[in-house]
Amino acid sequence: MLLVAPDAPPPLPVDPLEDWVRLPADDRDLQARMATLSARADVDLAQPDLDEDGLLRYRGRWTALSPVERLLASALVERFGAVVSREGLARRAWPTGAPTRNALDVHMLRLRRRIEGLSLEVRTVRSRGYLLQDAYADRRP
Amino acid sequence: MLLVAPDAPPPLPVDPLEDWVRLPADDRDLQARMATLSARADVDLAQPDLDEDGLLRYRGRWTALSPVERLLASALVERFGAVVSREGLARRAWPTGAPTRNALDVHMLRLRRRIEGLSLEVRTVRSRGYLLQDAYADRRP
DNA sequence: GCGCGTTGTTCACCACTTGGAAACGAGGCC
DNA sequence: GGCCTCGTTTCCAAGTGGTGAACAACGCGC
Repeated sequence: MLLVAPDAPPPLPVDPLEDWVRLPADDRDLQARMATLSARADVDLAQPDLDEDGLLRYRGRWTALSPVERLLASALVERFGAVVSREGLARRAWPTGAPTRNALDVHMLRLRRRIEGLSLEVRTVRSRGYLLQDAYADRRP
Repeated sequence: MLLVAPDAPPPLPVDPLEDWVRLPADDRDLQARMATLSARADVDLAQPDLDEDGLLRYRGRWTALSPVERLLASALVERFGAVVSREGLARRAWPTGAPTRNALDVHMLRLRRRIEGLSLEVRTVRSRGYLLQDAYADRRP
């Protein structure tokens, strides 16, 4: 955030995480621009984190996961925002062989329910796999 | 670009392609902010991207495509903004021979519906083929 | 032993994909 | 105008894949 002197030429910041105001500036305006930058940074930088205790943390909130859910979540977090195949998930959760095709579906359902409160969501990409993303990622303008 | 009345509260546009100034505004400042948005738009005016998982991504949003739609979209994305003939599309989607003349039309309709939310559109060029472009491409100056 | 969370299984149901058919409309050509 | 082609749109049917509820078994802490 740059504060530009009254008679200085305006800057041209291409980076969406930079902005400027000309002095003297209304304090509400400065606060609004700061809040905008902060909101952009949050959306861009937020990365879920799965700590060593099996806690899934995202944007200040957290949930405890069951062992199988933790394995599934670890694969999804590693490729946050990208598709992870059903086989990849199954191998991660059951390295020695998955019990049933449907077991994965059921655990994905349970994982979904558990991460609802973190504003995270698991999206299905039919016949390709699943994808973890911010719950509001594609409701942005 | 919003022009905010002297006593109105400032907006909070998260979209990096939006901005605002408070009136009365220095004309140089307004021009500078317009130029910044324009520069961002140029950088951001990237091609749509069809990733390896069959997801069509454009300007931060994405949609999953069905297998046939993915093949059609791949041909259109390769020549983004240019016409692709019906035969070209048909050969891409059904290398061994198209099922019916109408099949292509029906799939193009479905592809259109699906990419609506990405601000992409398929335009018809009668008796020549189809063309993929930004939905607002010809509303811009 | 008891209660609770976790795990796996089954099954009914729903949603998506695809191709086929047909109605409809717009335009060009005679 | 009449006719034809091209394109749009809706409907249907079959096959496939994903969802979600219900249930039973297991293990662990108290």
